[in-house]
Amino acid sequence: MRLKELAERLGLSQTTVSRALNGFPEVSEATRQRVAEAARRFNYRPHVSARRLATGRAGAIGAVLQTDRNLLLDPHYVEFLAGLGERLARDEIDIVLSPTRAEDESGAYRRIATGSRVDALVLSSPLIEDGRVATLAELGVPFVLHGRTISKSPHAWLDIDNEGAFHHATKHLLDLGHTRIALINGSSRLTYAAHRDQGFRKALAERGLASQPRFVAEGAMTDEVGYRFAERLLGERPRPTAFLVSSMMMALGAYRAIRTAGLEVGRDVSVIAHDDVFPFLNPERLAPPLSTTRSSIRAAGTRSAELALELLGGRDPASIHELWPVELIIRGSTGPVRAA
Amino acid sequence: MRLKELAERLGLSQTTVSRALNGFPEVSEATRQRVAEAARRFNYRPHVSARRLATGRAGAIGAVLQTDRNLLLDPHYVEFLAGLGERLARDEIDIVLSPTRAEDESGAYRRIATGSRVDALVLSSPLIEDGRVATLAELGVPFVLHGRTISKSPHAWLDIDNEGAFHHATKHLLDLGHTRIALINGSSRLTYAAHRDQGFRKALAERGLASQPRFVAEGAMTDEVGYRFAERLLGERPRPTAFLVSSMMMALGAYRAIRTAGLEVGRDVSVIAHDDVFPFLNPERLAPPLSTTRSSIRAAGTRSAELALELLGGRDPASIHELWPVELIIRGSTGPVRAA
DNA sequence: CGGCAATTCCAAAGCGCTTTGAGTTATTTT
DNA sequence: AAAATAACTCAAAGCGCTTTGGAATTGCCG
Repeated sequence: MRLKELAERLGLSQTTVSRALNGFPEVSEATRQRVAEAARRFNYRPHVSARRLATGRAGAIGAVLQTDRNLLLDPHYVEFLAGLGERLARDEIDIVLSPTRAEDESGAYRRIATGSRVDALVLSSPLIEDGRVATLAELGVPFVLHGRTISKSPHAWLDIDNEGAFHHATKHLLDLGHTRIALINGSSRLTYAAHRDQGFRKALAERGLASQPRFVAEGAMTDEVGYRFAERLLGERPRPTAFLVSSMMMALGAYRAIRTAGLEVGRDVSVIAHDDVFPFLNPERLAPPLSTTRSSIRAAGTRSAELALELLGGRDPASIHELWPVELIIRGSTGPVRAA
Repeated sequence: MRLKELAERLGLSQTTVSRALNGFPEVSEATRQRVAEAARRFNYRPHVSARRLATGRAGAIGAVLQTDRNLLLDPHYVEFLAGLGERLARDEIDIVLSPTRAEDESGAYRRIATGSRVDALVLSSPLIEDGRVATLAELGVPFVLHGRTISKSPHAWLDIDNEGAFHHATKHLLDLGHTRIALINGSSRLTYAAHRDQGFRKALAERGLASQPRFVAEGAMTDEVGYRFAERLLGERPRPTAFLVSSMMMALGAYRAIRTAGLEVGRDVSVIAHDDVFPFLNPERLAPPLSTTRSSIRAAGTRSAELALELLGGRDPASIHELWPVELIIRGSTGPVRAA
């Protein structure tokens, strides 16, 4: 069923039908109803390519998937995509995914950008200085960055206050009397990890404490790595009395390592982790319930989609800077320090 | 730079330029060279929507991402997508990703299928009886199923011989004298897990052994779950002397659990796991090196892309049934049974 | 050198939609 | 009642490409 045929059946012109369907004011409410009803009955759906050609919009937003980075990081990215997709689906906008090897990354961006395959891009997990931003700015492709990076090019970004979150969490641990706090972090090349590190150090510095290099570990945000780091850290003497952990996955590993070491979470070792709010991983349900800094990464995806749409609506990228506060939720995994 | 302008600069008609670029035989080699060179110089890229409208092809293949299933399964899926993308990129075909909640799944397929947003779909991880196949067959959308399912509708599929793989692996363990073999599997609702289970049971039955329910565990294919299952299984008395594991992730957990129990992998407990060949997870590098049944899931993605393209070329879906053999690679994690 | 096939190129007709610019009819205003 | 305004509707022109059906040119043979 095509627009033309639909119009014929209704005894209307294509113009009118198109306008009725797209909510233009020139069409009477009665006509609009009739058209909508007929469209439904004949199961009419506009041909996307035709629409895209006519409007000059691709009706799609691009996302690049690095296939040779450590894919175990993925749950975070996939959750972000889920949020993105939820919002975009409402406007019938597709996500075009481009799996790419890192070495060909800028080529991939170039390929996507030209040929107007997508109207905008969404980038995630930026490095501290991320070349992608300059590349895209230069190509003139609208994009939203989820996270922050150092770049001369003005651009739209959305980030959570990672520094504030870990600053706050560290302060809380200090208030409980902990002084030997270990940080289990993501790779420090990534901005969010660097920010968390900064928040952590800042809080320590405010109490006149220096962070000890041997109490800081960084790596892939997986259960296994969390286990290994925690195991190693618990082997230090004196050992840390609290862990600040960058992801729930790592925290699961840390919990296990603590138990394996014959210690009790929340009593012998306090733990605070960052919770990206995975639907299948509830900090409340751990034993003991895990204290977290919380911010839904899915919500960030949704908002990124919205911002991308605003960008397409003409909003100035330089006006889009959102920094989301992160809440600290204290549960059973944190407690006052005890004499070792 | 548009085709028209390019043609003008070259002093040729649009037709000729288009044909030269698309490799039609009617154009002389000299002209083709000239055109190609000019296209490169002016950085010409055809407008995809225009091409899609003209050819009637969407130039995209759809993939549905279930956002509320256990996303920790994702590394497998992402790796598959990577393979898919690698192949499709060569033909400038996009992957359109539709994140969807399970409850709305058939709606999602319907949405994608109509409006010709994609030319074909690729499905993964089918259930034993998967309704998606019937839905898509009914909608008339070409698709390739990665895995197998029970369905009356003839359809294209590509699968690895999971049953054969685990049959073979089990036989190998039996040959080494193991009789108490435990299976750590994925969810039995999924076909591949069911097939592995069948291969396992069949091999046992051939030696007159029955599989013991308490020696079979199934769940999400993560490190953590692998650890928990192995831990539990090692607590049984008499305990199993060998593990057959459905994924490398789970095997990592199992290794840890075995060590934690004070046992040695390959001597006290043999382990064979299925290896999907992740670039960042090499069974050779484990200690001891892990015996595996191996089949690259990325290669399966690549081949699925190829089959999807053939489908678009007019190949009969019913003629596409590929069952890939799986090799068993013996390394240090398997050894003869020892007196407990 | 005429005739035929092969080679090379072209103008123009879509593909299915949106959108412009104008026309038609109904409703107010003076 | 004429004029002005509002409310609808329409035909047609793109959007940028592919592809059809010829036309023009070249090469080869008798």
